[in-house]
Amino acid sequence: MGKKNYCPKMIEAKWQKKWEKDGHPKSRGKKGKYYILDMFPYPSGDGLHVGHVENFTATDIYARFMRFLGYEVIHPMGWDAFGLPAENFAIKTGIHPDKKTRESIKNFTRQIKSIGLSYDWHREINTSSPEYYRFTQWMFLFLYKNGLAYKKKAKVNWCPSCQTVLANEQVIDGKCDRSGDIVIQKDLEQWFFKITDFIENTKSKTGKKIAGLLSGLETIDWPESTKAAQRNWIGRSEGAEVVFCVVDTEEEIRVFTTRLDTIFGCTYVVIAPEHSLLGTLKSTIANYAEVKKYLEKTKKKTDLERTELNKEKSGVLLEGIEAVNPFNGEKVPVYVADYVLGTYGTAAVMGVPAHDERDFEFAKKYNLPMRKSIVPIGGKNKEKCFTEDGEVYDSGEFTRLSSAEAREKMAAWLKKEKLGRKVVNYRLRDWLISRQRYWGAPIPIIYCDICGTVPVPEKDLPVKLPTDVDFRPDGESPLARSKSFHQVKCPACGKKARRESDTMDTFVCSSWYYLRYADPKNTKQFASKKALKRYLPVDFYMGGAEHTVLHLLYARFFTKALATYGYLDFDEPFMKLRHQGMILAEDGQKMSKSKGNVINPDQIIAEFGADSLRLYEMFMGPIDEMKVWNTKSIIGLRRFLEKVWNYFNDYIEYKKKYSEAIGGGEKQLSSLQRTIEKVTRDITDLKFNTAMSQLMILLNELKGVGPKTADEKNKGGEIFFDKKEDMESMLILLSPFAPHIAEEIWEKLGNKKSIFFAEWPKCDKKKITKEMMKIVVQVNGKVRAVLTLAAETSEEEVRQLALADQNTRAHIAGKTVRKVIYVSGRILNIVAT
RNA sequence: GCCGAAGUGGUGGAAUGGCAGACACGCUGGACUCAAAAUCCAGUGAUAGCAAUAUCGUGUGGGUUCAAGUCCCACCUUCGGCACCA
Repeated sequence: MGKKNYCPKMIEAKWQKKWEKDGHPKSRGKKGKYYILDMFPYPSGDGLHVGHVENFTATDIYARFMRFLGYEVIHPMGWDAFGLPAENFAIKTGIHPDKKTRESIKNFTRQIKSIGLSYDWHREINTSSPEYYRFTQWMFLFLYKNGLAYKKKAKVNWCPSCQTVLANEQVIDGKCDRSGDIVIQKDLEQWFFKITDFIENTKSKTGKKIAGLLSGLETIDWPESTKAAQRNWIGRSEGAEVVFCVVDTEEEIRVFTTRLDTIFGCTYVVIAPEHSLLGTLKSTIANYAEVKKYLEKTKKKTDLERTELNKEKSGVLLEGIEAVNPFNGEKVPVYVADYVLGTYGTAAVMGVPAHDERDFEFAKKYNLPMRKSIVPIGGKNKEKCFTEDGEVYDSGEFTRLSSAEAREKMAAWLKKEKLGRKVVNYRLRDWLISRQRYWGAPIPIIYCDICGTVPVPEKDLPVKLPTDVDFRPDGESPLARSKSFHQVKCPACGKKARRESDTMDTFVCSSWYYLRYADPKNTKQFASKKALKRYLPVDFYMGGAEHTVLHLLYARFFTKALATYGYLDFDEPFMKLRHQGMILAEDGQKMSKSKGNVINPDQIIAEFGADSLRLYEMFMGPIDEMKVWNTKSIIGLRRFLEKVWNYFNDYIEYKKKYSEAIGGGEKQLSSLQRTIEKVTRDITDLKFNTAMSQLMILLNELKGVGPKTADEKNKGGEIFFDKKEDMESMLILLSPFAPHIAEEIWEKLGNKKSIFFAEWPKCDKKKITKEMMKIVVQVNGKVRAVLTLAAETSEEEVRQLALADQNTRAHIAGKTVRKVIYVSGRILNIVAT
């Protein structure tokens, strides 16, 4: 017969053109809004990655599905366009980052459109455009005016190769997460955002509760691993601060401990090299020369060297200094040692070698005494160093209390004596956002000799990036070298002043972009209240797991800060979050340009078609699990689409010849209903791989089985449904996965409007026929027979038939039947001994 | 060390405590073809057997249960996050 072969190239081009012209079909939104967001990509010069395709296809299927169900779906796309790669490229080639970025965006857009994704292109944003970064600067001013952005001199992470400071979150194992260079510490004056203000619950200015970064995690549907990583990163730890007075001085050492119950075992105190006491007690320390040498040695170490594990601890005794344990009045020696961090807690700890591994090591090296103050409950302390909770031992009035009780009672005692208190410490530091680089949003601040730090008035925003800049980094922001940019008049007094020349961390831009999509063309506000109320928060967010602490934590901080001042009426931005699993190259390694194992989606589309690529990536496995790419396997999905194509073409041909119904029997109708049920449930649960399987199973059942249709001889025969609507239901189920082929067949079936205006089929349970039931007969849990019986067969009959089965009888022979378990319609287990 | 996730054929992966391996790739055999590709049909966990069938089999060792990939306990391995954080 004269049917045309499936030609994705033509079909896909045709529909993409139509969607481009008319926009994607959208539902009327009877059921309200649903905001589905992808983590917006950095438009790199390398183009789209198969990981992007995985992420975007998954949300596209979900978006199309939700539209079918009648939701107004917000599904935007945009560009996280500031950042180092474009700037480094510019340094190498002289091509301006703006030009390069525009080219990359163009390429990304082309690629995204070539896979048939149904984005709301009218909402497109670009963080490097002045229209966008104007509001990034507004965000900075908002934080600044409310005391949430501040400048301070601090020890900061400096990447010598990127020539800029980095946030703590951008330092991985002591190395820069971009260049991999070892990060060094520098004392610099830099801008910080006060993220630490939002760790615990707070109240908005109108008294509304704002869930903290910690407790807010309980209210959102995120992967447990991501929540755990955020909790880890915040690093909340409950303990106590204890005052150790320094003998013969007015000074005191406050130590932080989570194990106050072990304090009677304290035999010394250690302070960090950064501790202020080393300055104030300089003259009291008898061996200051030696101490000074130690401090200089430590200062030279990078953080990486200093925190290297299993390294022998070192320290110096502060001669002439003694501290008093407030609980027993004992005088203990004081050491300075670099295993105590200057940036955590009070920069001082008490040494309890009997109950802490690190103290144990240190004490062994410097011959310090050990004193036991905790014993295991119901056992003897055999280990040299017992670090678990137990029962307090030899500790005055606290002896015999459990560790937990002792911590409470001891803290109460400290409070009463004014010698300390309960304290909570966090690992999370404020977010350092200054960058000494060009390709970012300028910080809208002006420094005036008379007025000091002056925020740029809102009416003067955006502070535009100058274009006449030499962007080679040299430790100072390239913006400082642009006189037109740098030298300005003070907005307060009009005298000569200078502009802040640093730019903001690109993560600032991406911390609020999801709000901008609600109202992307607004020139007065980052988004109108009305639009925010209508579209936010994001209902479903999807993106890579590499953003668990950086972007996702910062975005939550922004939301909470804005909510505090009444700009938002929700305190968590992303209600439901999922990560797509990483796709490894065929060799099982991470895809990378240097290894030459990167798969280019363009090539796959050219060879197999976009629908095949979409299907393949969804069929690979569970969306959130790591998967290995295998180009060979794509053919299976392409074959499936060819079968779909041929099947519907045969149907169309058949309808031309014969008007009477020939169609499928009850069995096929029943399969269709089950498929509707399964596919609907699987898309809801984001189980796209099994939804695809079910569609394949249905097609396999319709092809190659049953009575032959009139003209098909050499084939196994194909079964069509009597009703056109059943044929169409099948196609609708497939359409979110493979939109191009679905539209094309839909049109061939004689429909004038897009398939995406159709109704999602409903499972008609009445049409699911009770087929013959299959009863598995087991003897002692092992399958011995399978009985096919009418659905209404009674339990008694099933029993009798099972016991009559030959193979069953052979296995019971010589044994006594003790018990028979019957699970209705499923299984019958005979227990015989 | 702490926190989190996961270990199933040759491969990717399916399995509300109830037939382990759905679906797909690959492979083997057959049909079609001068031939090949494509397509179609059949088979495909291991071992034994012509077969019916039997035994073993979901990282390891125990346990609960009529019945465990699934639940409980202990361990091993891999991946991800944190880590001299007191």
